[in-house]
Amino acid sequence: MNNKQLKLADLAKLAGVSTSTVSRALNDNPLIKKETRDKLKQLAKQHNFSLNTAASRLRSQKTNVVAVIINFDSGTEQSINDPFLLKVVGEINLALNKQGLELLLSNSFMAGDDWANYFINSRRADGIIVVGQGKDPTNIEAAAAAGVPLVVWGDPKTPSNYPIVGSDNFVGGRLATEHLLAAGAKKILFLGDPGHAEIGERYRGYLAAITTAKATPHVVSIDITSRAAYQGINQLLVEKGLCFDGIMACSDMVALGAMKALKERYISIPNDVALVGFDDIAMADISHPSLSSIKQNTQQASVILVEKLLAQLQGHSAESQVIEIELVNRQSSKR
Amino acid sequence: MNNKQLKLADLAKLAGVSTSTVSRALNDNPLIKKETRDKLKQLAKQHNFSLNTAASRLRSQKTNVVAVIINFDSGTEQSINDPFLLKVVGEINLALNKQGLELLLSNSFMAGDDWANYFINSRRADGIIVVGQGKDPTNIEAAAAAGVPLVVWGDPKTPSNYPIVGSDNFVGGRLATEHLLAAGAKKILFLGDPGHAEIGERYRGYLAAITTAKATPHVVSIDITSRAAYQGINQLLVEKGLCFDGIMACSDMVALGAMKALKERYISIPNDVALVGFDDIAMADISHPSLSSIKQNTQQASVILVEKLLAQLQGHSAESQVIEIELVNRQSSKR
DNA sequence: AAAATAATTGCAAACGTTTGCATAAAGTTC
DNA sequence: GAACTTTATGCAAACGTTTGCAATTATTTT
Repeated sequence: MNNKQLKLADLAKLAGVSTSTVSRALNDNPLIKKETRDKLKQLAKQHNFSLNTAASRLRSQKTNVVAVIINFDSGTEQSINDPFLLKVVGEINLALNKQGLELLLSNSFMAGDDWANYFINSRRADGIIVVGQGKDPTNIEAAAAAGVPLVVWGDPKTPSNYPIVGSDNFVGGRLATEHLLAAGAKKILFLGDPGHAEIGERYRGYLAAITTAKATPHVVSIDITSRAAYQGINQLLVEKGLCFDGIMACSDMVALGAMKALKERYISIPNDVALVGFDDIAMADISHPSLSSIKQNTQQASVILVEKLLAQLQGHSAESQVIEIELVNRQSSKR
Repeated sequence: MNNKQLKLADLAKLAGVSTSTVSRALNDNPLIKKETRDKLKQLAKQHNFSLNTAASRLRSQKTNVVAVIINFDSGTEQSINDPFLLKVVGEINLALNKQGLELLLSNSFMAGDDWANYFINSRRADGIIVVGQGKDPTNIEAAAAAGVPLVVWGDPKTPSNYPIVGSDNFVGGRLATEHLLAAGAKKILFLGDPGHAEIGERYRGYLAAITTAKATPHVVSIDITSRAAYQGINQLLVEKGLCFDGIMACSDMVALGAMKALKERYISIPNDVALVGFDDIAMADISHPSLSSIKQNTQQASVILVEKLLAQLQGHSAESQVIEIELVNRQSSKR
C-alpha cells in the first residue's frame, strides 16, 4: 500500500479538474465528455486508485451488495455443508457478479430474526436472497412485509407475497414416481419429511402418481441427511425386511444414504429396489450404480433469482417462477 | 420499513442526550455510565434502530468484513461446486461470525488481480482469506507484499511471507500410502496433479513411503475432478489392464470417480484394488464401499485462520500453521 | 468548604463520496 | 453579432457516523 491512500480529491488535483468531474467520469456519466472520461479512467488505473465504497455507499444510499441467507431449520441436522445448498450459493455468486453485485454470505445466526433491520436499514445490502424456505416462513414474511427487496429459492407454488423461484417440485415428485412405476416397482417408499415446503410438494407429486396407479403410499419421514436416510432404511429392513421395491428419495444425499444401506445388505439396485433421487448433484453421476435423479437447473434459477431481485431494486414487482426440471435416467432405476 | 429511517440523531433526541452518547452507548464504550448504556440500548432495540454501516465504516475506517476468495486455477475444471472448498467456506463463515465479522464471498473473476486495491483500498473489507493456493501465487504474494491482512488455506509448508494454514499434506500422503502398503498393495498409483501446491506435497509424501518400501512410484496426472479421475482410470484399464492394486487419490471426489471406473469393470474394492482418498467429505462415509480417507480438520483450521487474520488486523504478525490430520480407516482399504 | 480529581456527557470536526444547481464555454439560429 | 440552446465543468452541501477535546457534574481529598 502507498503511504498515503489516494482519494478522489487527489486524483482531481493531479488531473487539474474538480472532484465532481472525476466522480462522474469514473461512474461513466455521459455528462462528462468521452475523452475526459477515458483520460480520467486511465489516470485512475495508473495510480491504482479505487473508490472508497464506504463513502460512496453513505452518499448514494446504495451498496451494490446482496445478502444471501442460507435458511436452515433449527430442528434439522442439515448443515452449511449440504452440497446442494452450497451449490446454489455458488451459482448465485456467479449470477450476482455478472451484474456487478457482491455477495454477503450470511445465516440465521448472524442475521437474527429482523432481516429488514439487520441488512437493509443498516445499509449492509440492498436486497436479500434467501436460499431455502425452511419450515417457518415468519422471518421471510416479516422482511417482505417491511418492503425489503427479496427473493427466495424454494417452492414457487407456495402462496406468498414475495417471489419464489424454484423447481416444480410437484411435477418432479410425480415424474420420479411414475418413472419408478414404469420400471415395474409396486411398493414405492417416499423417503423424506413432507413437513418441509419443497419436500412437501414432492411428496404430493409422489402421492398423485401413486394414487393414479392405485398403489399404496408409504412414507418414511426422516431428516434431510444421508445419515438419517441410512439409519432409516436400515431400521426398516431390520424391523420389516425388504417390504418395498422402489424408493423416491427427497434428495440425492438422502438417496445415497439409502443406497448404502441397501448395498450393505446385498439388495440389488435397481433389480430388487429401484431408486430415484432429487437435485442431480455431482455425486449422482459418480455413484455406483449411478443415481437417477430429478435435475434442478440451479444455474438458470440463479440467474432468474438475480433478475427478479434487480427488478425489485428498480422499483418493479416480481412474481414467483417455476423452473423446468428434468428426469435424468441412470442405472439406479433401470429395469 | 418505517416511512422515516431512524438515525442516531433521532434516537438521541428521543432520549434527550447527545449523539455522541448514543454512539458510545451502542458501542458499549465504558466512558458511558452502565445504566445509561443499558437504557439507550434498550431504546434502540425498541425502535428497531440499527446503525448505518456505511457511515460507520467511513468514519471509523473499519468494515468488520472479511473477503473470502475462492482461488481457482484458470486451467482446471474444478469449480465453485467443489464440495470440499465450499465446505471450507462454510466453516470459515461460522468462525467469522463467531468473531462478529461478516463474510464477503468473492472469486478471482470479481476481484481481478489487484486484491489489495479491490478489497482493502476500496474499504470493502478489512482483510482477506484465500481458500486454495492455486498453481500461481502471484496475486497472493502481491497482496501480502502490499501489507494486506491476509491468510491462506493451503499447504503450510510452502515458503511464504504470509501465513498459510492447512493440513500436513506430506504426512497425509505418506500415511495414506503406508496404509495401502500395510494392506498389501504392491503397485500403488498416485492419482492427481503434483503441480498443484497441496497435491504436490501429498505426492511427495506418497513418494517417500513408496521409496522407503522400495516400490515403484506411478503417477496418473489428472485434473481435480471426479470426472477426470473416472476417465483417467478407465483409459488406463483399457490400455494396460489392471496393472495396479492400490490408488492414493489426491481428493475424495477423485477417489470416488476412480471407484466408479473400477466398479463398472467389476474390479473389487478393496480386494483387487485398495483405495484411499483425501479430505473426508460426507460422501466418503456414505459411498459403498465406504472410502478410507485422510481427514482434514476444516473446522479447527477455519477457527485458526480467523484467529490469525484477527491478529494481523490488530497489528501483530502470524505464522503458518500445520493442522493435524488423521487417517479414517474404512472399507475401501480393508484387507 | 475549597480544591483537586474522577466520572460523565456534549460539541463539532472529520471520513470521502455523490449530485442538484449554477456557471462557463461552445455551438446554433435569426 | 445578439440571443438562445446545448454541452461540459465546478461549487458546495449533504450522507450518518465516530472521536479528540472541552465542559460539566459528582466524588474525594485536604
